[in-house]
Amino acid sequence: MTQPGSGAAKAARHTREDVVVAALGILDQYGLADLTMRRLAAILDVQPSALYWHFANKQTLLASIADRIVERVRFVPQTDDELTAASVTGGQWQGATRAEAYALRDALLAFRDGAEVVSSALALGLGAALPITRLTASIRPGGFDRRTSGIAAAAIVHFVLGHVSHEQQRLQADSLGVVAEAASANPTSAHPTTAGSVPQAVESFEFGISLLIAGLDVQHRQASEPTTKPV
Amino acid sequence: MTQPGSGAAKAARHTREDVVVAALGILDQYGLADLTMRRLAAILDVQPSALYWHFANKQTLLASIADRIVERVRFVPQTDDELTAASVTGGQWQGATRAEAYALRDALLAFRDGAEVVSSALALGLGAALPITRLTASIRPGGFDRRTSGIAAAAIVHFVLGHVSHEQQRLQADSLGVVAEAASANPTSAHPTTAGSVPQAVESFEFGISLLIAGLDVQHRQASEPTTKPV
DNA sequence: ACCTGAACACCGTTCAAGT
DNA sequence: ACCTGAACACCGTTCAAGT
Repeated sequence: MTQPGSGAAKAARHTREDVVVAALGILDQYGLADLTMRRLAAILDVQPSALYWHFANKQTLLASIADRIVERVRFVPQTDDELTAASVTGGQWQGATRAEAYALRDALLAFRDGAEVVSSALALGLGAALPITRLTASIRPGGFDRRTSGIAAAAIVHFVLGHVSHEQQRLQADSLGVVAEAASANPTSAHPTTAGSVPQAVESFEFGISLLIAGLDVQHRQASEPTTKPV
Repeated sequence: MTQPGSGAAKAARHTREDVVVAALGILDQYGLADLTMRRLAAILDVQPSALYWHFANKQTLLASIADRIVERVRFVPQTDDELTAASVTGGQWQGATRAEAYALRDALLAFRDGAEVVSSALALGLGAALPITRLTASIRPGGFDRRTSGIAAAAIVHFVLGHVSHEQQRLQADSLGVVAEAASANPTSAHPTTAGSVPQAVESFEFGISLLIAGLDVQHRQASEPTTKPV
């Protein structure tokens, strides 16, 4: 019984883990703008300064959050074909890559402002690198060298982050009524409170991913064919 | 002589234009994080509250800045071939589209944190739509309908913003020494003070743009060919 | 038309000190 | 190992009032 206070309400010692979980809660409920160190401290029933024992600064905390958001890409829905073909080298990399891209989109959409958080953590090199690793791995079997696979993966990640970021900021803008002149002429649900998605967003996402994979496919075939100079 | 004070130093009435120019100056010299209303006011030798006569809020100011940054895409370097072929419908849209993408990249790189500023203005629907308009126009001659051209343009813009944003945040991170473990192992120039660019950044940019245009090209040819079902 | 002065309700971060 | 208390140096925005 030497652990916490004896039944009282205060003084609940926290772990780094607790802080991240609480922060994710604020993020998802109120958005990145309201995720302040002071607010987070208040929820944990602690002084703001206490957070600096767990994290060097806010940026580091956000990086941990980004890592968490992105963890979900591990649960890519895989078809049986893909599972069996995965061991055999050269399964259909296009499908696997598309699946990774969608998994990333889903992971980002699962939390409010997820794309922005991941985007900045990644740019600062503080984390959230998992999607690039996985995409690189899904592209390689297409017969591309490591360097090419890596920058192709980065291109896809850039597109996904840009697309979802756009989508999420619009979701928030809509729900706040900040909307400007055009661009909001669909009389659907009033308040997108849950992490839903803009109507035709999926279609334009699909289109973009298709372009990138088709582009890679062309490269692939050009490299495979004996000697056919590209135009 | 009823205009400003008679030779004194203070009381220099400002226009909305002045505010934007001063803000762009701060942005380029010190970055987005240091572009505060108070700092901007100080530079203009005015109280912070004065700024709210010119702009409803900071977001609106940033949108104006984004518009300015993006204006530069009007000066796309055009080859003579393109100029002449432009009037004739169906010139080489691939070259024109690539040129637009590069023009956008250049415009964003011309100001510190340019990509982030434009990115958020665009997502909020508050401005910076020019690049999408222009890209849509450059893609259309490829024989795509308006809708397809539009979302293809958006895909390219997403990639460019993501790529340059990444590049710029890394530039800033490097110059501040925030850098994490890996990802920074090139012993080149010490401090990238000017709006330069990361070494191999151009190559991976080129690669991404190539993928997207090649992907579009495939779509194009598929639609043109009599009846060849896509795989 | 453009600005001042003063206030409101906040921020992230540091640091000595406590248990 | 984890937190308090107090302080430092800031934020964006509003609003009555001035010229």
